[in-house]
Amino acid sequence: MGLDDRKLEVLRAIVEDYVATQEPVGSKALVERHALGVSPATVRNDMAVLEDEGYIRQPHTSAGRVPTDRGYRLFVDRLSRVKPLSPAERRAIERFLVGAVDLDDVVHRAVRLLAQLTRQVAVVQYPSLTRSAVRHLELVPVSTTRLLLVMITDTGRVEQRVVELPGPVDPEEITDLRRVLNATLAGVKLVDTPPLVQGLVERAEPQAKATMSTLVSVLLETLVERHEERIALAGTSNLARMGPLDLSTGALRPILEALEEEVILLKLFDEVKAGSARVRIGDENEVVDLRSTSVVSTGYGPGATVVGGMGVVGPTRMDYPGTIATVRAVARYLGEMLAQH
Amino acid sequence: MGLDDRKLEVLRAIVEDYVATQEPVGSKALVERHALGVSPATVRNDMAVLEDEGYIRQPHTSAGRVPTDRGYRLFVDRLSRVKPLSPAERRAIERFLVGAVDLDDVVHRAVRLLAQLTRQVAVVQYPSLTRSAVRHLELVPVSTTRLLLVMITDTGRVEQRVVELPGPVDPEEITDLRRVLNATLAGVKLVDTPPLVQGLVERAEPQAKATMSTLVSVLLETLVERHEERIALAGTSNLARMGPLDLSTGALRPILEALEEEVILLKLFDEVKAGSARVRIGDENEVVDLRSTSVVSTGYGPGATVVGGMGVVGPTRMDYPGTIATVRAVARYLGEMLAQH
DNA sequence: GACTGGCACTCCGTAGCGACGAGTGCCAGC
DNA sequence: GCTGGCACTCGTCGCTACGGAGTGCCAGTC
Repeated sequence: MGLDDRKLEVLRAIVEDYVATQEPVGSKALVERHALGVSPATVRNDMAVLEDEGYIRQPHTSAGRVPTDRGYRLFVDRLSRVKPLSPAERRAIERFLVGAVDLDDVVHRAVRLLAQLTRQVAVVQYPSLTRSAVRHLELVPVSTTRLLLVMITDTGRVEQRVVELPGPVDPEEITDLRRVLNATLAGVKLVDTPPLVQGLVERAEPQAKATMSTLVSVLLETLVERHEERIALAGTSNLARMGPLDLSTGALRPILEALEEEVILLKLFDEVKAGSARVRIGDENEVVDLRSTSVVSTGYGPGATVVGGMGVVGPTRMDYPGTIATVRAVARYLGEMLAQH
Repeated sequence: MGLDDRKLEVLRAIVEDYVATQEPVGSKALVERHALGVSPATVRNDMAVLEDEGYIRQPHTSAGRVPTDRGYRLFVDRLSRVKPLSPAERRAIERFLVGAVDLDDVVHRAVRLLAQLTRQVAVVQYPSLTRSAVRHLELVPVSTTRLLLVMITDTGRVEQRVVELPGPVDPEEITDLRRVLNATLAGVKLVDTPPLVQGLVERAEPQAKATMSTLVSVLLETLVERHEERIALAGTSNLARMGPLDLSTGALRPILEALEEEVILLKLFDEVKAGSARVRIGDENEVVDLRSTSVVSTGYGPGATVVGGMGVVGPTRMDYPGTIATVRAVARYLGEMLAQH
């Protein structure tokens, strides 16, 4: 593993040039564009070593070199520093997120912004409800045996669900139920509701027990568990930019398919942290269909808490420092928006 | 315009073969696959006429013929009868839509189903609110000067919006406002609300006038006007199926871009009717970026009323009879689902 | 008059070939 | 340890040849 400084410098130059030009880079072009202070021959020797170690490869004998997934990994871990955002980008972020009218709007603006700035496919998970608290529960009769259960959270999210009741209930009962539910749950974080909710059923009036039980199970199953499933997506048209190379082989289809599966997308955000971006390069991806891409993801939320994930999906040949910076910046602004809300 | 029956039959054969094989179809192959009862030479003469009339064209001299937009149009209008759905498709539709838990779920299932059955890009507009009625309005205080306004409609849709009030209001005032709003608007169709709502401000207590006025304007602007904007999309990966032909030219990008613009998608559903499908072939599309595609759209709703549009976007070379049948069938089932709801 | 068989023609797609150039690996020399 | 030089590889491009599919047209037949 004897990679001295110059060899690392060569690797960095290769990655940067390849990302910029999308073409295999040769030793001569390298010394011309980067002040390496050595001759092409020397660079060739270094490249041979880098290739032995698996950081770069030749698409064909006697073509230039291209970074491997491993090479990108080394580049990301050790050779790149975070690229500060341009003032224009900063302004774009501020302008885009200001003026959002509700949660949906905020999330949509954020994905579009991210897609536009990175010129890649952007994915934003809706804020998870587990960390938010119940602000209000509303029961609206739809028919004698059906109720609309509406939950409003302190993050501004509204969830609703029609509940089929075991038997008819009259308006006073509903008023009662509403009062009890709100008294017990208002202000409580969703993660903390399950134990409280059990008690509700036990303490309910005998004749209301069945109804309450139904309500409670719906509350748990649907509202609390289904919450993290929503995803916003933007910039799929940027996939067409991935390069006619991969495009003609029909490699696009599986990627588009994966992007349509919310379940798959949610996997991208397993264990994301706020503040730092995680980079999954090519084969490192757990999602098989995305093995030909790289995913840069991070968590966002008010302060340091994470209420959701966001990120971008793009070619392994991407501008990692720039993308990482943008993803983190948008996540930070989004977090701030939520904190204000 | 002397197109006798056989020439029409030839056109139909060309369309069907081209749709099936995606390759220009020649006179010889045509007589082999279709019992036209004449020789290739005769078919060639017919094809020459069809080409003169602009229904088919040759990609290159001495290649087979390909239908033009005009040819597809004639085919759709006069040469195809509705293809009955296969029992498998019927079953798929029933199975998919049953078991939906709420409006979001219904719409999502419908769009995915449509994409799957037609193997194309499916688009479903959320039910418009103009024809539905207010079931309940709820006001939830978020802070002293902020209210969450929630509207529940009889189609099961819930719309919410945070309202910034001109000044602080206390809980009793809110209760009052809620009562007045519901007394006036519950059961009223959204299209009929504007006149009623004006009266609300005038009749409000002097000190509540400003608050009521704010609420009312938000109600009108946001809830009533923004309602038709939502769109569900599925099957974009099917675009990759459009054929490497158009794909390599980079024609995919504008299409993907158009599909990301909700405003554009909504244009597809201008003036759709329930029951009959509308077909826009190639250049007939108003949306310029979709001029290389065909759009089959229809309206849906409970009974014969239209509360939203749905359709598919695919290559001009598509199975029109099958697609039309599927779009109509899914629309009908979706309408039924809404009627039950 | 309508259809058919035959024929020459066009032109796409593919394969083979050679020149060119980019890039490499290696080696001798500094 | 670096460099210049050199032979070699191999992909790309342009050219040519050619087979095949398909056409348009014409003369002949029913």
